[in-house]
Amino acid sequence: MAPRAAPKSAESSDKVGVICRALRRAIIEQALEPGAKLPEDSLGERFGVSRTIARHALGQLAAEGLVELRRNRIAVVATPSWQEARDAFDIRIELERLVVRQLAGKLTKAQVAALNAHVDAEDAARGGSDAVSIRLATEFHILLASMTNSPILVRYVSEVAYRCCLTLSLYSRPHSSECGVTEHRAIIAALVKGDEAKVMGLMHSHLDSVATRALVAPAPQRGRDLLDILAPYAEDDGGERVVKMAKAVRAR
Amino acid sequence: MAPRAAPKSAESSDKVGVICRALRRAIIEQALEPGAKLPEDSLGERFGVSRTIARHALGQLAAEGLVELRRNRIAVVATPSWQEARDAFDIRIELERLVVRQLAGKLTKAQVAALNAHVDAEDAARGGSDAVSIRLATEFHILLASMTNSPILVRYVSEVAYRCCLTLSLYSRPHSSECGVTEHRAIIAALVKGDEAKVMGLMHSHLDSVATRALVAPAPQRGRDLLDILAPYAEDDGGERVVKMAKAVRAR
DNA sequence: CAGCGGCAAAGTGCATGCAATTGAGGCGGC
DNA sequence: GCCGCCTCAATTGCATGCACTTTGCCGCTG
Repeated sequence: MAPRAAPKSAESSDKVGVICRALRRAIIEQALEPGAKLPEDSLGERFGVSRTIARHALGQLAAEGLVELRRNRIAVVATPSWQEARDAFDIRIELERLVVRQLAGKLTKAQVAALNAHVDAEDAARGGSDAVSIRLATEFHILLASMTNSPILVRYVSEVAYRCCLTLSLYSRPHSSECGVTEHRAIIAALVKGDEAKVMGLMHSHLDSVATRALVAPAPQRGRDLLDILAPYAEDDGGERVVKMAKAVRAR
Repeated sequence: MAPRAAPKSAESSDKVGVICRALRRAIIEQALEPGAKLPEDSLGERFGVSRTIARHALGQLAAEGLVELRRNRIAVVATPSWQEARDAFDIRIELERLVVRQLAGKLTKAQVAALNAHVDAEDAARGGSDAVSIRLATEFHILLASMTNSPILVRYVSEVAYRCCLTLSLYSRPHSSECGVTEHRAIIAALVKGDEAKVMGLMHSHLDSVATRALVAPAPQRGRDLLDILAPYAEDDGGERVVKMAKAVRAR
């Protein structure tokens, strides 16, 4: 919450950083659905800056994979394919296993308290909107990562967690509720106990269950983006062959 | 080489992309040492574009961790701390284990051929400059990652591999030569054989050996940046205590 | 009535200009 | 002689302007 001294890398220039954070949050809370348009000047107007800055922010977000930038076209909130969603979760699992491995048995009392407080907040938000509880669940993982004191790891876990958040809004059922608060508590307990293998397994199954519960199936129709639906049909020249076969049949 | 249709995410606008790629390459080949200044207008002039574009490119590179951006100051090539270097390698190990796990036994003949060709190129470059062989070794890993067809994984592996490259130039001995070409060949062989566990272990030990061979020690003096040398002494108040002890001794 | 060509609005790509901040060198005071 | 201050060149922060591209609409034609 405190105005962290120096984020050190990009988006430090604040004007850009503010927009990035706002957009990120809007995206993961699904205020901006995948495919939503993000014209530079509307953004600039909304945030009281020029297009230059809005553009820069979009660039950063695109680098994180939350936004898609196509030349001469309006930027849109990314619409990851189902496969990309699954890939993101796979990467996330490995990364977060690394996090808990580094953290097992090394948490200070203050850190444990912070984690518990966060999970309490998650519990409290149970009744509220789905978007908020998803965000809180995601932030739990980021909080965990930030305790490793490894800026790189924090960055990657954050990014991939945001991406997963984004995909959840695309492919998950209306709500999967109960986003594993009890599992979060179990992870904290295992971390305190310091059992590396146990906590790695816990994290693995936690994320894996979220992934499989959420990414229900190749999602035949849920991708609201035409491009997405068409993707499998654009396979190199496989389409060609089918077309030819169809023609042959017709000619017969 | 071909003007790839659509890199799909950021840096697609080409002018920006060209600068990014050039800078990246210059950095990993150590033409630009860590700490080297990157003023926007020199860059713009050099590449025949305006500051706006150069600035945007620097933003992207900063997001990748290759460049450090400080408000109102000239951008510089990043100077990762020793700890960050180690963290990067740890992440890289996990990510690349994932790569080979996904690839084991699934490579097409063409892919195997491409890999072999690349390793041959590495072999051929043995006599040449260190920078080139380091770059080739890095590109082998990126080539491998690109075969997973997971854009996210490719991006992360690339980024972290570049970062590792960067740290090698900071902390490794003059040259560790023999960057494990034989190990690369062994990995290919194991991939073809399809032995997941074997190839994961191989990749792990390969990267780990590179890391430990390169990151020789907390590198007492090699960090040419004053800030870096001073970093360990800025530890909270630990420094204070030492100073007090020193004073006490002197006072005696 | 379907298809096609062109026109205008919207939006991005990029350069340039001006204000603000920083770092360095010179100058005066101690 | 050394230290602090002040001024100025260098450099970034940001907004605006112009050119080009895309898109959606409208009327024309067959």
